Amino acid sequence: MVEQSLDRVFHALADPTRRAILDRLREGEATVGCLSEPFPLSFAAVSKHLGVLERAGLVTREPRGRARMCRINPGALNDARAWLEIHERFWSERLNALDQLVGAGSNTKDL
Amino acid sequence: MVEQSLDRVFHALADPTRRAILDRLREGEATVGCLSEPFPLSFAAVSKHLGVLERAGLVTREPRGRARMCRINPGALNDARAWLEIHERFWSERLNALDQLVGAGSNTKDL
DNA sequence: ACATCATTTAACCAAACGGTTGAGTATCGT
DNA sequence: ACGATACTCAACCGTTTGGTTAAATGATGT
Repeated sequence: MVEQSLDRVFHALADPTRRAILDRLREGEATVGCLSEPFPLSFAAVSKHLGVLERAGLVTREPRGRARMCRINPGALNDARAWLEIHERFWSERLNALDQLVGAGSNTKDL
Repeated sequence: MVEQSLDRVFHALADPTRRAILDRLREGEATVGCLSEPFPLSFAAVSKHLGVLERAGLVTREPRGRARMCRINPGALNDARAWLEIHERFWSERLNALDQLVGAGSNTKDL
């Protein structure tokens, strides 16, 4: 079900720490410890956040020696972006149509 | 701060009922009662969901007689879509670059 | 004025969230 | 073999979430 996936992805994105982790991860893979460094949080807290991101499919963790390497899972945002795009496209079309109507009548009073 | 706004928007989108409400609302404005009809939820529950959507700026409610008309607030998804797009663009560029490398060397062994 | 309809608010509940600390589990260096 | 390193897991805690019911508000129709 794509619905549940959207739940998890949007929920994962709804936290500033997790978005910051993703931002950080765009610069390249990193260990959990490395990721937790910039945050005033316990190690375990960041590990939990990574769990949320992993369950949402946004991040993968792979054992590398005694550390665990985290990297972004590209394409995981597809469904979420598709959902947003449907809604935004809908509205840009609506606003376009409105623009044309307004343009035809040259009625630009207020708003 | 756009960060808090993203928190609220993504959190609002992380619930299937609220996404369904937004889907419904794309077909045109509707009263709270009308919106709550298709859901196996109490009236008050839907009212709360609308509160969440309103606080996220996704929906506006306007008194209309003794009812309250709800409509989508177009453009409220802008920030969220922008955030997603930055991340997706990043990856599509990466994958493109990889494609070119692979194409140039015709090295399609594994991965 | 009164009852009704549309909705919100209040009080409550169980479950989930985001955080902590502390113990447990591998792995690495010596 | 041993201690340090890099985590995860378990237990706990206060807050928020998503839901319920019941009472409160506020405009409508008669």
